Amino acid sequence: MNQVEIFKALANKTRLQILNWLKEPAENFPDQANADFENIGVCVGQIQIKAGLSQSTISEYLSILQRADLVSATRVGQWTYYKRNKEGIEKLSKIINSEL
Amino acid sequence: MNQVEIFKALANKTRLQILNWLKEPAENFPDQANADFENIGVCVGQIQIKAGLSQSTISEYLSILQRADLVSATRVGQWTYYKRNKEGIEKLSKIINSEL
DNA sequence: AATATATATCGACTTTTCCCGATATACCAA
DNA sequence: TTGGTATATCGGGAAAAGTCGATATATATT
Repeated sequence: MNQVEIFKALANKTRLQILNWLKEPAENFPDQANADFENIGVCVGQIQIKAGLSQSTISEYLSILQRADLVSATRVGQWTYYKRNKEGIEKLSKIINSEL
Repeated sequence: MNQVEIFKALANKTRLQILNWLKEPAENFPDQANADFENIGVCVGQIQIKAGLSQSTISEYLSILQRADLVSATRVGQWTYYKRNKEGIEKLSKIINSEL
């Protein structure tokens, strides 16, 4: 994934918020709180409700974040759970410290 | 300056390159090398030549970077010199480490 | 004052992004 | 297999960004 695509993914208020919410999923998505919730992530519907945009928009935003390696997805049954991708975010941090 | 504007400023190949060039001005702009060059920065014309886009585009790009606090400008005679803004970049680094 | 040079701003056109509703797909349950 | 729910994809209209050439402004030189 190239650097410009990463920054484009971050250049949107809602997508930044989602990433920020996923940093503390238990606090930000109390409705979905359950056992392996921290491991698996948060499902699209919960994120959509919180963001207040349409389902299609949020689905697309999540895939933009995923293509930028900022989140990862796991399908379980009819749900897709998204969570923060620590590695991708660390890589971004390194880009900023070494190239900017 | 809000976070989205910072990431928008970075969401462009040429602007990322400029920032990267300004990290090592002596290497990247040998034509302008002179005494206080490291302190004052690089003038618009040099950046424009290296980027290969029009003068107006580069002038605008530099002001986008400046509004995002990623570079700072100094006018000296008819030249405007731009340089990396260390503080702004550090602030960005902190945002990534604390909020993403 | 007239001219030259560097940069900034303006107006326009093209491409990309934002965001939606509609529809398709995948999975589940009866 | 029929219907229900979650998510993804598609098509499109509006807004923003990319980029240019033309022009304006600021400064320097003669």
